[in-house]
Amino acid sequence: MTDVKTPINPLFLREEELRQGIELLFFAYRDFTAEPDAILAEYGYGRAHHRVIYFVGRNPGMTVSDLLAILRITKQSLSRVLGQLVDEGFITQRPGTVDRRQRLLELTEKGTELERQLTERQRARFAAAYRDAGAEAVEGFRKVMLGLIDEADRPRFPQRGPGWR
Amino acid sequence: MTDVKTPINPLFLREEELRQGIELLFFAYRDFTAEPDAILAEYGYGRAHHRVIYFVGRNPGMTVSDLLAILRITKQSLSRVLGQLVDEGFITQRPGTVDRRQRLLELTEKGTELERQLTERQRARFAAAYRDAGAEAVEGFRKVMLGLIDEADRPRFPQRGPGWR
DNA sequence: TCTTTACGTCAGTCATGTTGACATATATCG
DNA sequence: CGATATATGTCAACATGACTGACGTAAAGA
Repeated sequence: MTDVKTPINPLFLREEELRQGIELLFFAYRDFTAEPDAILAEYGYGRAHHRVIYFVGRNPGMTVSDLLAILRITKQSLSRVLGQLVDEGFITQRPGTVDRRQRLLELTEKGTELERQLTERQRARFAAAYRDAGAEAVEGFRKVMLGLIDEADRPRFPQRGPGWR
Repeated sequence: MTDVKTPINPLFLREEELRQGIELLFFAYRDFTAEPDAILAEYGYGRAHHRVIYFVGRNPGMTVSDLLAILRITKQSLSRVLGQLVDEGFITQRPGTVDRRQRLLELTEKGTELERQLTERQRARFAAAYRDAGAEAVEGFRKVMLGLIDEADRPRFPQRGPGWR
């Protein structure tokens, strides 16, 4: 009779491996958000503001609908945060040229500066982790993370074609 | 004069790579938490309850201080959530034997069942991602994720010694 | 013209975090 | 033993960011 918790048991191995994955994700996310949160607090902003600034900076000219689809929150929730950022001069809205109901979003210069300041820490964290882990590990990381994301959103991360490298 | 945004430019490549990392983490976390959140809502609970149940299940007999250190929230915040879970019979507290000020936390049978139900989806998501990515990718994933976590918490994820595999 | 879509707004609620102050029991140290 | 520190709990007030539901406007599309 073998102990269920002995590492020799393959079922326990698998369970342990999966739980480690869950915990890696929890701790990484916790630490990854802590630094920007501290900066945001100085502006009286929260994590939601960072997300909006980040994705608008990444996709200049995106619509409100696009943003809602990415964040998966209600328009009422977005409205408060986005409204503040527009009022305080971090983001501009201009009507779409082809569909004038749309409000195309863009960072102002001030917004770009805040985005840079906030995301800088996170980029640095990734740069260090990538450097320490090596190129092969990065490719593995990418594969696993993609597998964790709902299939519908995976096309956001295209394969690197022949134009790359 | 070359276009700054041409994929040939190595600085842009790096920037793109880092931003993809940031986004992978955002989307993975967003999708990873969505399923348990839906189950929790049926109980009138939130994500905070899941975190408490998860870590108590993972570390039976852990103290309140241990839990606070993991979650990085205030004791007042924890108190509400933990109090509910104790009151409603998901978690038991018993005084420590060596230090009787401590309240050692454990899941009840009911708590174990809820934990299983909640985490099952997340384990399944990891199992699928690991399976599709392959063993080598999983090792890379582990390496990168560890690099993203504050050094102080990395010892929570020990290397696999000779007793493993 | 009628309907649908994109976006906005007002109002109320809930979950989860915060700070600050204070209380109790137990452990530890001089 | 007495003083101090630690582990835990509690009350109160507040902020953030999510939610639902209802309603409104302008523009696009059938």
